Amino acid sequence: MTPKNKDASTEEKIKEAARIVFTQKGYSATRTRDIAEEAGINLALLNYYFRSKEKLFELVMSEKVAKLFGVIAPIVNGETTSIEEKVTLIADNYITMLLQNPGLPLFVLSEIRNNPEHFGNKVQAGKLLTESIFVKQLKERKPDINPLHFMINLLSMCIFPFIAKPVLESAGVMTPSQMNDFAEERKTLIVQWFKAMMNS
Amino acid sequence: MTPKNKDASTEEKIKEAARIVFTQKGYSATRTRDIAEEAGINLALLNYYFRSKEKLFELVMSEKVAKLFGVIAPIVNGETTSIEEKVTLIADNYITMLLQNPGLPLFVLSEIRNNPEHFGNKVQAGKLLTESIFVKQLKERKPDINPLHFMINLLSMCIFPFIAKPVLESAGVMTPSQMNDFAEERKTLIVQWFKAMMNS
DNA sequence: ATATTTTTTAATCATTTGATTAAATCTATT
DNA sequence: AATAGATTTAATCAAATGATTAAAAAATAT
Repeated sequence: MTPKNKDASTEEKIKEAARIVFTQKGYSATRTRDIAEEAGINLALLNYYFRSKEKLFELVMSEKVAKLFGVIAPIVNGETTSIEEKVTLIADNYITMLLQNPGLPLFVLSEIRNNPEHFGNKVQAGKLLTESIFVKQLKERKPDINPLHFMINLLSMCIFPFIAKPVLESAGVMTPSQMNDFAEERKTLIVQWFKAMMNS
Repeated sequence: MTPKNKDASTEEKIKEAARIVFTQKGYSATRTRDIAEEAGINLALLNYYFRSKEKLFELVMSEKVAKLFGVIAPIVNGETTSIEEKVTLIADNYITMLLQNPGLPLFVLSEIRNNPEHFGNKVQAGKLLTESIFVKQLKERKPDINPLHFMINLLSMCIFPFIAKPVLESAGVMTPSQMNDFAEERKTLIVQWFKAMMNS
């Protein structure tokens, strides 16, 4: 029988192919046939395991959103860590994750632009930016400046290089290998810069 | 006769509709029928004035790339301005332009990711980031740090809020009106932060 | 006014694309 | 081995989509 115990191998092959193709080309530019080919399976299997392109996409999108916000959530809510410690953790962990998922930010942000409903917001991203312990600490340290500015600065310094990556490489500014070194350097530099901004 | 003297009104209506729809939904998600409807014209007219969806898109894309890089080009190559003056000019002019074209960065960056050939690079964006006078000044002031870090920091602090705008609004962090005030505040804050980074 | 050229429209084409169906193949239980 | 259920495949469908065509309408020239 094995009613629910599907092969898992095939299903996962499709899901992994979907991750690759969706992330690379976005929802609209992705053809279900592209995913089938990438997975090495018959097109009909995609609709057998997942009901539709849309359903498969929602699955991938949820994963990606969770990954993009999941890294910072536990850090900014840390009860015992200082501002500096949080900044160090965020810069390090975020850049490490982004080095393994360079296309993630541009994918998630442009899909949310195309279709805000895709942003299920299970991670309650809004709260991270307005009600976290990190925000409270920032408000204490710099009461005269909207703490959201610092949140955006920190995130932008980590994320933006990866958003600009296609342009930087296409314009011949950096090779993929140089991009990696560049991002690694920023792990420590961002901490230093952030401290300077807080003390200005 | 007037062989080349087309009505201009109709042609421009289509181009303007294309700007709106392409920028909002991206190339792949845009239907030529969407553009025709937005322009209030018959679908066939689109192919009469422009030869294809692709051709029309290239036209719009060129404009948008030029706009995104055109603001900074003359500033970073300024012969007589100091680092501080350049930073002030970039922050002010760039944010002013982005407030009028909030969707521009996400559109251009994601289309270049989808199809790097679209990046004709007439603006020689690479040179701006590696060979401009601004870069030389940065290298003199901070010889130990790759000046590209500072270029990326400056651009990210200006651009990133607009890239994150769909998420911030969708997550209820800010209203469009608050986004405007937020961006306006950054015109002066970014200068202050950048100076602090340079002196750290 | 008439003729000619340009612009606009409705109808249609060919291809692409997401999805379905019916049959074939594989797997496991008896 | 035989049966039943799960998985996979080839073929096909219907709708969407970029593009074309032939004719009508409007503008311009003679």
